Amino acid sequence: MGLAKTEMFTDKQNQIAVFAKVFGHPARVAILQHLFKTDSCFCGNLVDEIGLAQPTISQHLKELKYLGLIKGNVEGTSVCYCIDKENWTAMKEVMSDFLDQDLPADDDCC
Amino acid sequence: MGLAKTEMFTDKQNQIAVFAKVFGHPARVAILQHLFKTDSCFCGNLVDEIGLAQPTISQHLKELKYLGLIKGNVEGTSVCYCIDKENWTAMKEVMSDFLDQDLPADDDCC
DNA sequence: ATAATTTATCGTAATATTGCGATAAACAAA
DNA sequence: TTTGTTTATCGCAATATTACGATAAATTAT
Repeated sequence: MGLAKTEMFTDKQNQIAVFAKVFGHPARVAILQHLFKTDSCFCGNLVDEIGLAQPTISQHLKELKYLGLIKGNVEGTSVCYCIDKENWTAMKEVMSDFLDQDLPADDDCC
Repeated sequence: MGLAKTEMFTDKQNQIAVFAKVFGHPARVAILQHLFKTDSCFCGNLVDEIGLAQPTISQHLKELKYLGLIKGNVEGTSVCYCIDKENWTAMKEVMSDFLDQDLPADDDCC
C-alpha cells in the first residue's frame, strides 16, 4: 500500500519516523552537512556542490524547510539557506530519546 | 525515478541515510522500542503489541535484521528477537557524528 | 521595457515502499 | 502420521518517492 498507518502509533513514534525519514536520503544528508560546514549558502551552490539537477535540490530543500530544520532567506534573485538552530536542537532531543535508550543487560536471549 | 543516486555521495552519507531510512517508519520505531523495553521478545508478541498483520511485522523485522540492529533466535516454533547491542552502539556513533555537528555561531544569514 | 539570473512549481516517468492474503516451511504435540 | 502453532516468503495492489525537463515567478541589470 505504501501508506504508513500512522494512527496506530504514538505521536512520539510518528515524530521520530518523520525526522528519520527526511534523513533517509543521502542528498538531504549532504545538503545539511554542507549547510553546517558553510554556515549558510545559496541554493545554487548546493546544486553545484551536490550533483543533482536544480529542481531536485529545490524539492529536497522544500522538505527540509517543511520540517523546520532549515530556513531560507531571499536575497535578490537568490535564496540563502541555513540550519534552523532552535529546531535542530529540538529534533536532536527527540532522536536522542530514541537512540540513547538503555541497552539491556547482557542476559538477553540472542 | 524513486532511485537514490548513491554513487554520487560519500560512504558516510549513504550509511547515515540507510540507518535513518530504517527508522523512517513508525512500526519499526515501535518494534525497536518494544525490544528495548522487554529486553527480548517473540515475533508473535510484536504482532499483538503493534496492530499490523503478521507478514507485515515479519517484513519489518527482516529489514531491521538485515541492517544488523536486531538478532533473531529460533526457539522451537517461535523466534525470539532482541537488539544487537554492538551494532546498535556502532549505529549510534554514525548518527551522532551527523546529528551532533557543531551549530554555527549566531551570525548566520537567516 | 527587455534580457539575464535564480529559484520554485508542474507534470510525468521510473522505481521503491507498505500492507496483507495466501501459502509454504519448520517444528511440536497428540 | 496428522494436527496445530509460529514465522517466513510470495505475489500483488495501493501509495509514495525520486529525478528532471519544461516552465513560471521573482528580481536585478541593461
